[in-house]
Amino acid sequence: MLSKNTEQPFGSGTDVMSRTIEPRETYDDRLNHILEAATRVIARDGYEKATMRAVAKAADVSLAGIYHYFESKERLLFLIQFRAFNSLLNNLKEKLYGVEDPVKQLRLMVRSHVSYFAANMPALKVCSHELESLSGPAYEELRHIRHEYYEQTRNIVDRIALKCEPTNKIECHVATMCLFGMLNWLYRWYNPSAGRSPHGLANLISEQFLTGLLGQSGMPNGEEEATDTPS
Amino acid sequence: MLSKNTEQPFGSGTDVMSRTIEPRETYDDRLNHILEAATRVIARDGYEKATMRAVAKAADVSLAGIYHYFESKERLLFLIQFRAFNSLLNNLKEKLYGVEDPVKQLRLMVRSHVSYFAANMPALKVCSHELESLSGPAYEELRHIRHEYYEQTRNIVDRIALKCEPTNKIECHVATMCLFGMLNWLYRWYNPSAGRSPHGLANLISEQFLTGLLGQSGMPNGEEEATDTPS
DNA sequence: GATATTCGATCGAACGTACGTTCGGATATA
DNA sequence: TATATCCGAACGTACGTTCGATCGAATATC
Repeated sequence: MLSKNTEQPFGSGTDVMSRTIEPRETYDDRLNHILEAATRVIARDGYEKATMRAVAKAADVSLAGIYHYFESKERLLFLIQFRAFNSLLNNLKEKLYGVEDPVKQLRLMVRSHVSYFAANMPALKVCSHELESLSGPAYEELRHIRHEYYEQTRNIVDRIALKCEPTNKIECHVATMCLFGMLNWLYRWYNPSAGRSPHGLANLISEQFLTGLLGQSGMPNGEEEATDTPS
Repeated sequence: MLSKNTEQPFGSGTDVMSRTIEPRETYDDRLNHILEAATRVIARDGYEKATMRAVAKAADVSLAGIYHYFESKERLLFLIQFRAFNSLLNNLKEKLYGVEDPVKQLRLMVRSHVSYFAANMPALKVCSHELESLSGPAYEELRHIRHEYYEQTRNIVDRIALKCEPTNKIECHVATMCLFGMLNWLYRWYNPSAGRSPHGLANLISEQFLTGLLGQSGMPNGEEEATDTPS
């Protein structure tokens, strides 16, 4: 029912054409192998501190051998982030397909994100932490995918807000960024192999967020100055 | 009423002793000047990518001149984080003093944090983004302060949870980390000089969090499996 | 079928550079 | 003279990347 690469960012990336006879299992497998090693090293050390020599050792290839598959260190980082964001986005669209209720959609979005995180911690850590490590066209291309992921989520939040009384003006951008804050901060503290299941955590986050969003009515904001938002 | 260094992390840090005659206004001012420049550069480029030469240029001193005030690049990062975390913690304790209601305390905590962020964006970005750039004793010392900040907040969350029906088992650690996620992610998107006031944003975050925490009652969790937390 | 040729995959070794840090001296203040 | 402040110049190193060669298997030639 679901396509196979739902939770693996390293499944058959660029199309391999014009190859008369299939090379058994070599080029793409080798490329993915190195990319996975690089993901672990960059997640562990950070992009700038991670060295190509460390990646080579982790992938068990020579230093020069890496450059047969990747033209530069920047290209490595780009591919890691590009594939992870694409998987994240495709997973989301797949899960949302056919569901209409925005509240259910939000629960699915959070569950999808947390599950993907649990299955690909190094990749998502690199995505969360190295957002500004690239520049130029590569950065712009990643920003475009990220924006699409944001738009998908923002759209859900917007439709949830519509279900509330229109008198209750919800700040959807702020709410969406709060949600992304909760999710993108996971890599700092959540260890899926330490007991709590991804689905359990996803439920907690969903309820925390949804109740906070929907329940804003009484506004028990009793404080000194409630002055604000002079924009 | 409030002490003077409430919102400035660079106010007279380590004690300067054994100075028979006061050097007018030189050593500490100069040190702070370089430290502020370093904060801006590291916030902009990231710790590993930021060079001592760039710090020197930003502070308008020579490269070697920096080493008259700081023994190493690591020491620079340590001091930036140490001072910011201490200011954050002292601000919090000051604001909470005399307040008993944990809900009010949480609102004050969020407001204090967001205000500090708005007034010291580079420093807090360095605190949020470079949490793992140090190691050894320096890292441990910072971890200790951070843990104290966490404990203060966690304590508030615990007492809010107690006010709910005890039947409503709130996961306080998860809730606290969600809150820190929202706050620590601010540096990725919030620009205080682009319209929205820190107090306004703090109110939105407080309500989002508090309502989400307190309002969890009906648990409209209607989904397939509500299995979880097998720990 | 045997030999020659091509080509992708791989590696050891090196290149050039940019970095953190240090050194010795210069300048100014007391 | 003694000391604090500051700097130009250099040192040693570690990094990303490149080069040239080797190996082996597929392909072409006879």
